Amino acid sequence: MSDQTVQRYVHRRRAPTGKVILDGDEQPTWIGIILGGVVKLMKTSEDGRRQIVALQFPGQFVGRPQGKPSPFLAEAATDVELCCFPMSTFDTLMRESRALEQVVMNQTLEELDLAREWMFVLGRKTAQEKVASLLLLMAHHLSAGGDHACAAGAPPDKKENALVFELPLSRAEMADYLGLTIETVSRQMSNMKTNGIIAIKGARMVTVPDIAALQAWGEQAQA
Amino acid sequence: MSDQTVQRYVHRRRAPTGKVILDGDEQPTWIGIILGGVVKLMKTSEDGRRQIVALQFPGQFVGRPQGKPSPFLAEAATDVELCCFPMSTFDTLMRESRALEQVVMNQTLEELDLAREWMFVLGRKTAQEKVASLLLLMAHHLSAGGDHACAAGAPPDKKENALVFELPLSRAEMADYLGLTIETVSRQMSNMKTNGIIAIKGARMVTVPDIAALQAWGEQAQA
DNA sequence: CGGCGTGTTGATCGGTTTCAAGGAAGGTGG
DNA sequence: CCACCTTCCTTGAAACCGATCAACACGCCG
Repeated sequence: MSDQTVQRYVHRRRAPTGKVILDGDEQPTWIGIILGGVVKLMKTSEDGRRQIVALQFPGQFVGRPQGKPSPFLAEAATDVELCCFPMSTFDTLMRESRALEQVVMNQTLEELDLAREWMFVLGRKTAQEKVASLLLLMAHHLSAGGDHACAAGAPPDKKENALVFELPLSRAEMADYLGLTIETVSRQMSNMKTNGIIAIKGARMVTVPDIAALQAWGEQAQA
Repeated sequence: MSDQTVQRYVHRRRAPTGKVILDGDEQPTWIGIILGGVVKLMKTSEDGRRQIVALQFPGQFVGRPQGKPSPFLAEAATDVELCCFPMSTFDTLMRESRALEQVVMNQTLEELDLAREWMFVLGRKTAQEKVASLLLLMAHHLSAGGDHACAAGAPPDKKENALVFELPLSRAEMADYLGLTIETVSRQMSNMKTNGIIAIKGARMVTVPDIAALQAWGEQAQA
């Protein structure tokens, strides 16, 4: 398949915050790559309890090969931009390119490890450790290579390695990712603030003056 | 590669209960298929907290393609029998057979879904629901197609659809899979016993007179 | 018989949830 | 431009579930 042919079938798609990108129940007709924004995968039980089972960042696939439906709902956590391939096109590409196949396989294995690591967070960490873990995850994704807001302000001035980022999640979403309630998340954030581990500007703008201190905070210590 | 050549490189391996099958840190040199028994994958933190992140049953792979190490420890939960391929042999087979590749991909996707489903259990279910979920999982695996003990006694006589199986996990392992303590697991088991949801013989032999009742038990109800 | 590993049961403690009230931010219409 | 409303977040007080601490029972093997 030539590049031109591929390009004819690819299309961009934008999804505003809160938009359902992929319903777990129906057979998807396309597969997408996140160009910008954050996607959350979640499961909701009949009585309304909700658990976010994965966060996906730019570069990751949404949907899966062969169009097997997965029992989770994909929703835009922020405004999201996708690059979408029709399912059939993507399958053809997979069959033609061993390299692409490799990439998909590796990404799937990575997601599996990620999910299992998070099982430890959910099953064995305290609220304090959970919130710290989430902030570390965010710091990692939104600073390193993410297109998403990083160093929104001026060049690093205060501390040599201070880190500023905007949380892509509401308190409710943080709670749903951590298996906590909104209130507990809020309390833990406040606690970290009073202890100087983080600074908060307007609920979503987070400054981490010292990553190491945050890391330490997320490993057992008590205030 | 001919069948004969393959057979020359394959070998059986037995691992008694508790034996470490695969250390997450070191690069594995082989990949195996479980012929019998149950394998647990787990993560332990420095301070000793432990979480089982997956249980694997006959037919599933232990290890992963290209020998990428995963950060989890694989241990025999029961006596386990494996069929092992050298890493290089397996990679060759994968490259030669699209079908095998498919199988590996599908199994990986299934494990991913399983892990995420369990995240919901860990993050959002109560102790009662957790234990019920685990028993249902066991009932499913140890009755349907598993080689593992099922209907250890006589043919179904009491209830038309009564189910008997031997738990492949100790109370401590159940707790580590559910993010609970041993005591809580034990109490929940006792509670189910007094309520007639299950019968227990010697800590590991479980009888489920009515699967539907167990299912209902694992969905909110309180005693 | 005695000791050890494993599982059960009881009493108490504490972290998280629940319930409740109030505050900050953003949008809309007067 | 400001009052008003809605949504999201924070904070406090009390209740509750599961953890912790502790004692005991059971099976197994020496």
